[in-house]
Amino acid sequence: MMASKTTVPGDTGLMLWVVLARAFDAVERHSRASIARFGLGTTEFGVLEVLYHKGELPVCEVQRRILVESSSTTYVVDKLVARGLVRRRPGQEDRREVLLALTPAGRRLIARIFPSHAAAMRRAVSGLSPRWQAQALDLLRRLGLDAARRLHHKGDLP
Amino acid sequence: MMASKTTVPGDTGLMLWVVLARAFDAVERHSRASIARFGLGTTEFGVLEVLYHKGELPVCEVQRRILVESSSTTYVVDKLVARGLVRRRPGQEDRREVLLALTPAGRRLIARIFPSHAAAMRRAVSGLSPRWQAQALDLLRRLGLDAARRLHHKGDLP
DNA sequence: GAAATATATCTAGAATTCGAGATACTCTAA
DNA sequence: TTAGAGTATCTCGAATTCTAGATATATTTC
Repeated sequence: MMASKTTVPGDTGLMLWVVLARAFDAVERHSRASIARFGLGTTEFGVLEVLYHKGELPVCEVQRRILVESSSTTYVVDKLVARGLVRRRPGQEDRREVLLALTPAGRRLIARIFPSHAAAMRRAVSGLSPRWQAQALDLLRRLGLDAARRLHHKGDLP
Repeated sequence: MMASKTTVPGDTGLMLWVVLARAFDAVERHSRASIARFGLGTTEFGVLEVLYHKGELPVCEVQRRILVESSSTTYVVDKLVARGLVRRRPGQEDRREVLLALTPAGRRLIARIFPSHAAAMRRAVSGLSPRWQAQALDLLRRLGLDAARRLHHKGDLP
């Protein structure tokens, strides 16, 4: 027998996918745990964070950044609005849009918790020295951009 | 003003986390799309794949590899058993365990679809040359292992 | 060797996410 | 300008995943 099934040892591409998934999972657990301290879910935190750093944005813009489907975004925003952390406002130029922004309470909350969460995430990735972090950043950026590009072109599946 | 909030440009650690999440998301969409062609979900595929490559395993071992909680594993295995792709068998040495294995139908299915899925995943990460893939593999392995280690020690949260 | 602790699996119910489709609005081009 | 295509948001229902806790078995400790 020459090679096992269709995976040979040294199948770098396939191993990269597996290791990427594992690394993401491990780091994401840090994120979850850090955010859970404040009684928020990761997507709720994501919405607050993007509005905090970018200001008022249409729902679709927030959605792109938190990486979930549109119906899930509606669900999360509903909860944040119910808790008085975010407000909705009809779009002015494009009337299909709904603009989201933090309320004062939402701003106070995220301003209070973001620094601690950011610190937790810096620690979560501190297994690599800053030098290697920069290298990983570059590689992952290229990998992600190319994979995203391929998704649209999708002349890929046989 | 010196720096914006608590994120400064060049905050490599935090950016690494964001870029890791984006890269994972993009590549995972390829995985999902590839697997969906065969009418399977990603965790269902994960169970079939690990049993295909490792042979009979206790549920807890499968769980560790597919990165979901135990109750979700039960749920997915239930579905695969109902479809006649996997069978359960009480553990011999440790009677708490339940051993999982592919049925002949399950083996035929995964043997048929795995090669095509593997090829799709190799393409999904082909934005990096093999040389850079190997570099990314190494960095992500170190990153993931260290992050997982920190999760247990968890003297980390302030 | 019995109590305490740890592990493996499962149940039940809640929370989250997704997919399909509806509605409203915008843009393009004949 | 008007039909058609495209985009933004939301609704509804189903699928998936999680948390908490129950049960059974194994291991450790005294």
